[in-house]
Amino acid sequence: MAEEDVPGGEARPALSTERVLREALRLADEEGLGAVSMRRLGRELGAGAMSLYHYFASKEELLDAMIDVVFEEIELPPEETGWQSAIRRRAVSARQVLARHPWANSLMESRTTPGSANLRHHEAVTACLRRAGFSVLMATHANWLLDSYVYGFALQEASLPFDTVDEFADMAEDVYLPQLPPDQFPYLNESAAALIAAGYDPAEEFIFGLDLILAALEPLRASA
Amino acid sequence: MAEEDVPGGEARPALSTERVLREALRLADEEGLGAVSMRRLGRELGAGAMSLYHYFASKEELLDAMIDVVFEEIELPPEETGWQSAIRRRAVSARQVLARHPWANSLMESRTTPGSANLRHHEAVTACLRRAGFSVLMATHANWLLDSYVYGFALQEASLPFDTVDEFADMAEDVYLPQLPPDQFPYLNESAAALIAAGYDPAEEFIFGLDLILAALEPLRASA
DNA sequence: CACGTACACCGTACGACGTACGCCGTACTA
DNA sequence: TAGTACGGCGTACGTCGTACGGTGTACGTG
Repeated sequence: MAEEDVPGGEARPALSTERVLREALRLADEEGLGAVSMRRLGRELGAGAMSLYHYFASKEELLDAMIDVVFEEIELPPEETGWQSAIRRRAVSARQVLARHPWANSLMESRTTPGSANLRHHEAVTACLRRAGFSVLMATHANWLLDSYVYGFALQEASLPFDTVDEFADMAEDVYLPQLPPDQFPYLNESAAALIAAGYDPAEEFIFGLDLILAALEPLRASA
Repeated sequence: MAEEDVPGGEARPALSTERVLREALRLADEEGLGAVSMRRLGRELGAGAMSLYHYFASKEELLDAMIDVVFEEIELPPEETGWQSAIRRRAVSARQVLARHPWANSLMESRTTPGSANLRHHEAVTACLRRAGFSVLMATHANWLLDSYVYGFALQEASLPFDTVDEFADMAEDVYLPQLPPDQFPYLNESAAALIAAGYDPAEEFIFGLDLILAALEPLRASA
């Protein structure tokens, strides 16, 4: 039943791979991955659940497509700058994107075949490193190291129950500290108290490790 | 209906928190997290699904308990060695454990409240770092960095579709290389070919990044 | 001994889920 | 006008977590 242009009708736009994908992303972002069910997705699009199977052979395939869209949002390393700032930009962008789509973290584990956007990124990063003088092996090491850090950071960040510094300060004082009695966790207690007092902001944490890694990689270039 | 000691009976041992938990871990390890359903778990224990709710208030609670068992398996940093080798041992152990229980990666994201084993680890690592001369802030940085690397590495490792070097060599040549045409992915193609030729083993990858991070942290100790 | 209570366990039912299967209008081609 | 392809959907099956209300056994108390 095609959607005819009935003058008084609701004129729901026709389904399409694009539209299904966009709606799935919106749902995941706003209500979490759990809200993305075929029935719900269909309802949201004014269609039946089974209609979606004309555009994606299975839910798995839909999830793969969603992941690849996320990777497309990540900035490629710019070519005109030095290798460190290029890689830094990409890493910072990746973290931002993964923080915006926390559900993507949990999906990455189960996807075995990398999507095309993922491949493009690996190619661009490898190109950047190789041109900077890293050997094939060293570039591979750097890739693993950088990606591990970015994904791991995003994973930890996603499990934090707060979004802003103020929320963190509140939670830390009211929830975390009481869970850390000084006799049982002297060091954690000390750390928590000191960090709260100093106005610690976990959002700035990412750049520390990233720059440490970049600096440590620098002397490993052949042309350094 | 308690399990009486009927001589000819099947004499199924009584349920217990411990037994339920063990069985859930076995199922997750052997058949993946998807196999862990209350019905299946009950059947596996010779009981009904609802019986499990006497030991865990919900499936969420069971999953939390499973995660904490995984963290218990991780070696604490030994106290008698230098900070680097102590932290290295813990990191290597963590990676091994997470590789043994790949399902744990995907769970960590959604758990907001850390389990007791998790807390014990953070305390021990922080203690090790503080005693080595790191400031509170620096120890926090190091904690984030190290954990990000370990979790991120485990996450990437879990999505690799092979387990041994030989499997990798086979897959790389038959599956990966064909996906990387030289005109589209010149650098990735070069890397893949070179790594295969050199007998690259991804299992050794972990220690490279770990030692790089440890070495880069060394000069940040106050008493260095 | 009888009786009440607590505990461990379970059967059934409800509303979700992914998706196999087959049907039905519409639109276009011959 | 008949045939065919396509987009879309209704129904049904087997799964899931779990709320609710049982039922039997064990044990403390009279």
